[in-house]
Amino acid sequence: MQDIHLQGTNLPVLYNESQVPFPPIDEQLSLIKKGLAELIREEDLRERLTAAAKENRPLRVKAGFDPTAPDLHLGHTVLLRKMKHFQDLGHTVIFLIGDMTGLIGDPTGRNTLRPPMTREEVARNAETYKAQVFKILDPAKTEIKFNSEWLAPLTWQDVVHLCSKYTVARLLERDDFSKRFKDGVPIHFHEFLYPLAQAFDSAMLECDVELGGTDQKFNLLVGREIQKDYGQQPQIVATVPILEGLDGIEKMSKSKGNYIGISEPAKVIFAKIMRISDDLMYSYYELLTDMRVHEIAELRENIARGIQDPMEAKMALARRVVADFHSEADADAAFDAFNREVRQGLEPMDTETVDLPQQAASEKGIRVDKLLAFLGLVPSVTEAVRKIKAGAVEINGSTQRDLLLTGAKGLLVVRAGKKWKRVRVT
RNA sequence: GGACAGGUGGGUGAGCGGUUAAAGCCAACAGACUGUAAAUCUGUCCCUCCUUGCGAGGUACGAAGGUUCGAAUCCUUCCCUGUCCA
Repeated sequence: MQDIHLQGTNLPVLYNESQVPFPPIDEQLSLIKKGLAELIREEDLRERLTAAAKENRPLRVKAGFDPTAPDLHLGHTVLLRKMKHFQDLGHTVIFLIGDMTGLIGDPTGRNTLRPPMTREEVARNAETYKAQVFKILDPAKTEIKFNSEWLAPLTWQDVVHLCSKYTVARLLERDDFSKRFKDGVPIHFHEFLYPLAQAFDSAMLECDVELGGTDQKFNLLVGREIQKDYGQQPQIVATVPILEGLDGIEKMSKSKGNYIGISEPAKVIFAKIMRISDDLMYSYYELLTDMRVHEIAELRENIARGIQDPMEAKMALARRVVADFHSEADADAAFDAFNREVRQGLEPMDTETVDLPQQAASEKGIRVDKLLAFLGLVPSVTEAVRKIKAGAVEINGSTQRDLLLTGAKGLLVVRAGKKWKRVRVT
C-alpha cells in the first residue's frame, strides 16, 4: 500500500518556521465558512486556528471517499472545492479512501454488504481518484490514506472495545436508521459499524477538522465522541450542502443517473448543465463556482426582472464548469456544439462514419430497424421499430417511417432521437 | 424457539386460476411546443422474427419442483425480509 501513498507523512516539513505564516484568523474563517451548510462549532474552529498559527502547524483536515466509485461527479467537487480552500490557507488535507468501510456499503442503499475488493482493485481505483481529484486539489498539500491501514489489523477485542464506546440508542438517532427502523426496512448489524469505523479513522488520524456532505453529519459527529475517548480534542465538523442532481430533486449520484462526471467530454458536460432547470442553476452557481453570494442574488434578481436572459446565464455557467475540468478552448467548442446540435438541431461535427452493417442489408433494401440497432443508436431492434413508428428517425433529413429503405446509395446521415451516425452504402 | 405477514417490471404498487407482457403513479425515451430548461400535450416503455398485423414465437412476477387444458395467482420444499411473543 506504501506505493500508492502520495506524500506520506513527510509533509509537515513543508511548514517549518521559514514558511509564510497562515493568513489572519478572520480571513481564514471567512473563506472556510463560504458555502458551508453547517460548522460545528465556529468558536472551536477559531480556537484551533489560533493555536495552529501559534504552533505554526497546519490543521489536519479529513474527508472520506468511497473506494468503489472512482468516477467523480460534480457532487463530489463541492466537497473537493472546500478541501481546496483549506489547502489554499496552508492546511493539510487528508484524502481518505475508505477501503475498509467500503465493505459496508452505503447504509441507505440496498446492497448492504459489498464483496471485499482486492488490493489491486483498490490501488487501481486510487489511481483513478488521483487523476481526477488533482484537477482541483493541490497534490503537494494532500495526503492520501486508506483506512485499511489501521482497521484491518484490529482484533476482535479492539472491535468490541470500540463498540462499547457508543450505544444503540445513539446510533438510532441517525435519521435514516431511525426511519428504516420505524418503517420495518432491514438494518443490518454491520451497518452500525460504519459510523464507528469512520469515527475511529478520525482518532487514528488525529483530525482537527472533518469535512463531508450534510448527509454525513451524524457520522462526523460520532467522530467527536470517539476522539474524546482517545484523549483527543473533538474534531470540528464542517458540512457542505448536497448538490442536487440534474433532476433537481434527488442528490446527485451515479446510481441515480442524474450526475455530471468530471471526466465526461466537454460537450456532454455542457449539454447536461443546459438541461437543468433555471431554478437549479442558482444553486449550481453557488456550489460549483467562486461567484460571490451577492453576485448570484443579483443575477437572480436581474433574471426575474427580465433584464438578463436565463439561457445566457446558464450557458455562462456551463462554460465555467467545462473550463474547470477541461480548458477554455474546450468550453468554446462545447458552446458551439450546443448551439449547433441542440438549438439548431443540426448534425454534430464529429459524427462517426461507418460501413453499412451486413445484418441490416437484405435483397429488398436496408432494414432500418436493424440498422439502428446494429449501429448502437438504440438498444434493441424492437426499440428501433418503436422509434421509427414514433417518427424519431430521420435519414438524410427526412423522417423515415418505413422499416425498409430501398434504393439507398452513397452516404446516409442517420438520426435516431438525439443520436447520429453516417453510413456508407456501397 | 413459537405465532403471524410478506417477496411482482428501473422505482413504487395493483392483480390472488384464463380476454395479464401484467392496472395506476413516478422515472425514462421519442414527438409537438419553446429561450436552454421547466411546464403542457401526444405516443412509447422485455426480446426476436416476418408477409408490420389490434401478427407469430420466446422469456418474465424470490428459487426449485408439483397440481391443472391453463399459474404471478393453488400445493410442497428451500432462500430472503418484517412484526409480535420468548
